[in-house]
Amino acid sequence: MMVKDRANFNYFHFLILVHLLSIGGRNNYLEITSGQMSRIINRSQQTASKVLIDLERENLIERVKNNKKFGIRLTEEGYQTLQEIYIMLKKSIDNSKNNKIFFKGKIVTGMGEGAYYMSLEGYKKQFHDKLGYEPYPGTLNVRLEDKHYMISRKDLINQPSIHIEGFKNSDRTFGWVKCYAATIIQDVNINHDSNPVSKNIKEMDVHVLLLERTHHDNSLIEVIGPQSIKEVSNLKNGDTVIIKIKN
Amino acid sequence: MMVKDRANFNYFHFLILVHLLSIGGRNNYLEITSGQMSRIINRSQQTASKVLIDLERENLIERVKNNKKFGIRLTEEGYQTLQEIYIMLKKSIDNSKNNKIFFKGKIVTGMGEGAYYMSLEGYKKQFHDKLGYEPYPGTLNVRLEDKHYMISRKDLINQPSIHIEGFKNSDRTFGWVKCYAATIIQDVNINHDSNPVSKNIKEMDVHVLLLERTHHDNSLIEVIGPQSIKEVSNLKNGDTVIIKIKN
DNA sequence: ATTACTAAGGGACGAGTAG
DNA sequence: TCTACTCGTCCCTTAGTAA
Repeated sequence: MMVKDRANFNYFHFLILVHLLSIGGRNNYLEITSGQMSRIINRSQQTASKVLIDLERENLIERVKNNKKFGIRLTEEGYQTLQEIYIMLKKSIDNSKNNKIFFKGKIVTGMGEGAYYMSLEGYKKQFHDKLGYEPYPGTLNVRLEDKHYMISRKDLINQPSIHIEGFKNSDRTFGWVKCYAATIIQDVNINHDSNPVSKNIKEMDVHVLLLERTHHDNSLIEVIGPQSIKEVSNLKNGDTVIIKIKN
Repeated sequence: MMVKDRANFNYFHFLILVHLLSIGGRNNYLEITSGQMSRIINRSQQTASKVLIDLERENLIERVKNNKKFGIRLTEEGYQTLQEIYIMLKKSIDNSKNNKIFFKGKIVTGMGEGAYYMSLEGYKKQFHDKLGYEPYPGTLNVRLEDKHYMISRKDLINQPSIHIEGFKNSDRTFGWVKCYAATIIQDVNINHDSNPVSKNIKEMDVHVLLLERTHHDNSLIEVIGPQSIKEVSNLKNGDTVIIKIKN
């Protein structure tokens, strides 16, 4: 986001400009006093007067004195200023709607349990039907290190998911599994101010699992895919990866 | 326009909130430092730190400390705050597009010239063809009193208009006339903070004229209509009227 | 009525710095 | 490094008031 450094432009200046616009101050000189303006911004008449003087100096409004009162209207520059802010806000809000939850963590060795679970018929058929593929036998385990990723991971359970039913066989009960479509990619970037950025490395489509039996360990994420993620993406233990939930 | 009085919410708070949103701070905790924030608002790290503390206190952002750094994201309230401002701005801007130029003035006696000009064949036919009616012979003259209406009246020439050509007969030359579709209505309102408001009085569709020969007198507006405006609207000399240009 | 100047007080901003 | 405290300075807000 680029913000022009406007000398003498604070929240009151902004509010007064918006107010003038909303009551028709783009095409007409409005008869509105500093006293009325002061009520809009909840400050004294003197402060409102000062704001109006500032806005006039910055060429954001024009004023025409008539007797003791002023007629006031926005200048083209004043209108453009509001439009810029509007566009900036609109972009941010629109952008936020496409914005997905992501996690950063290191690949660690699993307990080998993953392979066992993936191979159980009770899960295998459901995975095949609901994910569209039979998972490679074995989960990729990613350990989160920053506390805020663990909080986000705890929030996962509230996100829309593909639900795999639990089942029992003669020996024991197997819990439900929630699957979240996601992409995984190696983290090779220096953080420039914000989002994860990738460099020539291919994202791989995967699913993040939330297992009934382990969903309280918020620092671990288990990931499955149609093929071995480590092999396809050439990843090894200790590598840092970024997992983006697709929603 | 209604503006919630937010204690501790100034332009910097607004800018930082927008920035967080634009880089994905709605769904994820972002690793962003007070130093980076200070560059966004062009203030010191200390001031940015203060702004973040304020935003957290006001429950507009959440922060999770991890070692020395924070992960930061917007709260639902923070997001709603930006959305409110966005909607307010959008309404103002949309509104301004429907906003028409208007004039307030008093009805005065014309020189009787109007009737003469209206009756000239060279104009009459063009009025009929371009306005769709033959004007009542005689113009209504409205005298502007506030200086800012005179400035707006001077701007009229830049607005889109219906152009009536001048002509000459054996005696002399008659100049062009620009016509602007407008409505006229008696001004009976106490100014409540803004726009002209009407009370049970019917607007009448008319045209404002700008005559080549008199367009330098910015305090006088000449109005024509299919019937006598004074009679139809029951107006007399000295009454204050509002003339809204329709564009 | 207005607008806006002056003076005074308080709050905001930033340098220095601790943790 | 990071955040955020203290404190000095300066700016902003407002009461009083002139025009």
